[in-house]
Amino acid sequence: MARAATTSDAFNAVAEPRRREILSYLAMRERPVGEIVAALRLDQPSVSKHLGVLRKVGLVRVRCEGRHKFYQTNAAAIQPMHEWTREFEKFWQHQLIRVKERAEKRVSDDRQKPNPHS
Amino acid sequence: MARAATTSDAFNAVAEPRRREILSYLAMRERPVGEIVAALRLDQPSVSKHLGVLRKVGLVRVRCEGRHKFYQTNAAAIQPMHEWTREFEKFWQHQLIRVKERAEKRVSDDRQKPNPHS
DNA sequence: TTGACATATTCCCATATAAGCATGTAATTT
DNA sequence: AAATTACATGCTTATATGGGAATATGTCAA
Repeated sequence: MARAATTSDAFNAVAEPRRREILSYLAMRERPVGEIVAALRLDQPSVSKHLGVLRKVGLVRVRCEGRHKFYQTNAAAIQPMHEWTREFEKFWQHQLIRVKERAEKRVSDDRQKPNPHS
Repeated sequence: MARAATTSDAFNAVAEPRRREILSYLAMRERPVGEIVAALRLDQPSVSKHLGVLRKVGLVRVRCEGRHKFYQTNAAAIQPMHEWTREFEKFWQHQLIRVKERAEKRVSDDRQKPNPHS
């Protein structure tokens, strides 16, 4: 089997760095395609294709107005990723605590036997 | 250009659902490869390859002991993804509030003009 | 040493990109 | 109607994938 399609879910869609930039850019407020092209300095067809992927997985919403299409990030579609990564929060906290403990132990060891290199 | 390598960063590595399962399974405590194979019911070469990808991007750590290799999730490597998704938290909260407001408005409209279909 | 066990690596293949470029389509203006 | 603007789509190409099967590597045990 090949790699899963970029359009199969939010995780795959967001793996592409340019799509993450687009999502960040469109989070605050909606923008027409041309502004995305100008702001992120990408080719217009490239932006259209990225937006197509993001649309298919529900990460952006479109509003048509004349010949402009205003895209905006649908933040709710990112929430499941946030929840998944949150699973690991307690573990990296534990890891940080242990790193801190080891650092503090080194300091107290240095007080016992200071400056071993001199 | 083709799609970025799965080994290019955590976002790409985690796009594969099986790798996410492996990370969840290895978050709590380290496990030898054989247990991953048994628990997730995957082929052993497949697990080894997935672990290789996860190792390259620092999402798992290995401890060798005889002929066993104990893998464990390196939760700290997931934190950047958590931070990136957090950017959007305030926006989905706003969206939920507006959904709630519209729902409440519908209820009060119904009180004004109840049961329009009867 | 030989064999059993645990894990990694290699080869093949169907599939899916993303970029670049050209072209198509729809709405607007002149 | 013709020209212009704003996007979308189609094409080609280099590249990477994940699964399956076979095989290699490394470690322990008898």
